[in-house]
Amino acid sequence: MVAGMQSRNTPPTRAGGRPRSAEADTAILEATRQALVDLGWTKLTLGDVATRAGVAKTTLYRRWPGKSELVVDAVAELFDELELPDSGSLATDIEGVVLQFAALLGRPETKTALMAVVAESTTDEPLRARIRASIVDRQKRLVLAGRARAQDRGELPLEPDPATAARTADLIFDVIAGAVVHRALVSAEPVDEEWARRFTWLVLGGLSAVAGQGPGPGSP
Amino acid sequence: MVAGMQSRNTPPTRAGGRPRSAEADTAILEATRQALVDLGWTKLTLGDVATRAGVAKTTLYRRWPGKSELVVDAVAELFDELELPDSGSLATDIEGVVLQFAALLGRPETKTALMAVVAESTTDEPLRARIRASIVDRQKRLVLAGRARAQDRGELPLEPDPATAARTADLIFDVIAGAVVHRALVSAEPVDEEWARRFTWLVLGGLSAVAGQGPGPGSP
DNA sequence: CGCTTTCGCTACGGCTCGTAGCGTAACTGC
DNA sequence: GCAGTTACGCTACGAGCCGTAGCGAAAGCG
Repeated sequence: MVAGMQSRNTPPTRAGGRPRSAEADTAILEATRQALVDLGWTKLTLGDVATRAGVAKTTLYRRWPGKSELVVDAVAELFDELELPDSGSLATDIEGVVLQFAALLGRPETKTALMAVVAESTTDEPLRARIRASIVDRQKRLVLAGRARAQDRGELPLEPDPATAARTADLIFDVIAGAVVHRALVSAEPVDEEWARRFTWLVLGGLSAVAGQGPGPGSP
Repeated sequence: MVAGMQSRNTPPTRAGGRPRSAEADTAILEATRQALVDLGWTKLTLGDVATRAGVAKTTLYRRWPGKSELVVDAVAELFDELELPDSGSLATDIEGVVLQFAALLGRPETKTALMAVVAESTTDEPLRARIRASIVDRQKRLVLAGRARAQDRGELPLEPDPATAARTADLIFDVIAGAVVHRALVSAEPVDEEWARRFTWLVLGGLSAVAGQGPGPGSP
């Protein structure tokens, strides 16, 4: 289920020779995540990761240009575990994905790594492309799937113009992901069911709806 | 207009002696911002900042615990320049603040610093408190002022329960700030008037409104 | 069995960190 | 004015990490 990842790290030249150890790859990525938990982003060193993974430091540098790229690959695997639960309505679909995303951001390795690599990427264009390809763009599937389902149910109108539809999907993605990240990491307050419900209410009905009369505590 | 900042850095004991140079303080913060522009977060070193500011490295360590705290103070001043334009309607108020915020995030020093210190703060609780006090909570004034104006105009209903009202303000803040940050720094696509208009439309009217019929290109 | 590539290991120069120690400068209170 | 107190500039230092080079051995391929 988490296959097809090796495409992120292809040797520069293809030829016969000793193949790269796939066990080393998984051991390194797992060691990276564990080091993130124990040390956090800044105190994480590649030498330490190599020791934890049981490989030589030089092996790390043969496969990844540096710390940022390694961490991106290590956390990207976690994001692929997100899935859209078909809960029957657009509102509960959004709530479900928000809570899943929040749970992911609650893990210490994700928490400390995500913002750090994004910060790095503001002065490192190749890294930014790697983040988009490995994490951001892959998760837009959730927005597209949720909209398609909602349209099938008749909860959302069809958007005939594909360009406009794409812009809308990007907008929704930035709003949902951005709000959850900001709530969890900047405001550092819990993303619980209560918050998810009010947030979903805002996204669906707009500001006047949420400011006037929010959904009751037991809204279906 | 940017006064009252020295309260962020108070000497541990108050007594007679040589006072701290206020010129050094401003020179250090300005040098920090310039170093962020030239080097970005990771390559910024305190030794380099000291040289740029024309002070000794030890002076820096006497005033700030480390790089993170220094950078927080340096960029916090920039955020205080944000203001809510009284444009006559809630929609244009939001659009104005979104564009101001986006312009701030477009500056290289803000761009590279903000995410980095937030990442740091996930494993450094005192730093997180400093960010909240110096940046985040200070900017909630924009949300509170905007809501008050909208309520005066009759665009938003009054919220009698103060606890609910506070939660709503927090929600709005996370949504607006989070979406703009995500669009600007993660998706790395422009936050222009077009996007601000569509985003505002979503916040005010909800998803069905923005997916159905967005505001025309010349909506007043 | 040669060719190719990876692996583990060691070692290295270079850089940054954060602190200590010193003499000097600036300001306060007696 | 003079002693006390604090900040300042400067130098120096051990420690740690970076990223690379060089080596011999291992693991596949034709």
